[in-house]
Amino acid sequence: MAAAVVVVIFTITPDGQLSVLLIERAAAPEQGRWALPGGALLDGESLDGAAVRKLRDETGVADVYLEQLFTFDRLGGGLADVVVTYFALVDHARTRLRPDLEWRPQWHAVRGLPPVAFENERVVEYAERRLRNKLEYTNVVYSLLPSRFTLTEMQRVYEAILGEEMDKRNFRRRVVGLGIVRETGATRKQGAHRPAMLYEFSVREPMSV
Amino acid sequence: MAAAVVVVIFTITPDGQLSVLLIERAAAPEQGRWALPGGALLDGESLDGAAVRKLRDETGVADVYLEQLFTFDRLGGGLADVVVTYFALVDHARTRLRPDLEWRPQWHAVRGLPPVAFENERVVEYAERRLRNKLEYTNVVYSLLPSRFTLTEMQRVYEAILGEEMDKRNFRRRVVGLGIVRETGATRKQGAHRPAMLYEFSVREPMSV
DNA sequence: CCAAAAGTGTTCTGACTACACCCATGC
DNA sequence: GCATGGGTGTAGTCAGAACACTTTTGG
Repeated sequence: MAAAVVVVIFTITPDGQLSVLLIERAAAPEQGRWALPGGALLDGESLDGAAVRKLRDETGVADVYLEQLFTFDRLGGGLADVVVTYFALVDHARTRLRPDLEWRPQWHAVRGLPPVAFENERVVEYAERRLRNKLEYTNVVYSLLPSRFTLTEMQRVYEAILGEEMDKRNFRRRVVGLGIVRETGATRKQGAHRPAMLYEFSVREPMSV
Repeated sequence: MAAAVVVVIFTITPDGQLSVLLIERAAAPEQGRWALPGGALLDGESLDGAAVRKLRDETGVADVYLEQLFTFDRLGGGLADVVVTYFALVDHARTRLRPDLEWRPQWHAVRGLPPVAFENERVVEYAERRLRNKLEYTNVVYSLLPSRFTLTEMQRVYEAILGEEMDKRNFRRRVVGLGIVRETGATRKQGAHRPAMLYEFSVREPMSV
């Protein structure tokens, strides 16, 4: 009952929803409920180390945006009395969930979570609030997108997170004009419309804008 | 060696400096060094509870701005392997430090700290950065000022924290015009000049502006 | 030729910056 | 009468919000 680490892993699922990774608990307590991935620290492991390990074990990715969120105590009579939470942002296309039937991982849309164990809804809410704020003054979304993408794809990510539609022209001005992303020169054809310019982030690490 | 709580208590000392409360360690390890107030949780105590207790024990105040800051691990081989840090803002005039000679508390200007134990300089730096950011989009300074104050006093607080001078007229427009503070009607005479209007905060609790 | 998404400019408003002089008071 | 700090207004710039039409393509 010492400290544990819990990770809120966000992605945009192919249906365009902001989603979070939950694990179906295969043992008591709260057997059968969904819960955020987490657990105790291994011997000699740091907090950040444990968060990275959890993230990699569950999704297979490691080089993504990961930040300490908040430290809760006595989270719904859970695993530990002090729970250090993290949040991570991953590009859905790069993830490989464990195919296990026990402790099965699965993406769940943030709007409309199932019942979760250990007051994990509080953690997810807090993480979502933080993510929304970070959108406004950082380039964190780089971690939710592939290295090249269209501006519309990028805008869809913002809209999924903020839960509201944005103006195409204002969006473009903001992210291109202020140097967050830049044109690659390449374009992509997609179905029955005009080809779209592909963009990339000017800097692919956390940055205030 | 479980979790401990540490509190970064900020105030503006009468000399106008942003200062932080440190305790002189009277026992090993790091005997004789300065360190932030902190310690283990009492039995059954919550993290927030421990932070409030520490704050009250050291300064005598309780109803002030207090926020969880960050959770560090292995802070310079200190008391605990997981250290949950908080930061608080107190009005210097209301504080009563313990007069003890052992474990003596004392205010230290943030620019020019003495050597501190357990990498506490990292914690103070982090807290100062957070405080500077919070100034820009919240009303947290209410907790550093008495209930009535002149705009010049308030501006001095901002300047002490940001470490730069500000324009009087722009400052006034911001805090009055946007409704952060309002006139009380009363004035204060102070020495050989024109009496100054006293102001108060429109809302005396944490608020985004 | 039609559907679908890409791309593009202008106007308005509100916030922030920089900047200099007069006023009330106590001594 | 002078030193001290209190109080005030204007002009310029920049970011953000609102808003509608044309272009390219595949079928």
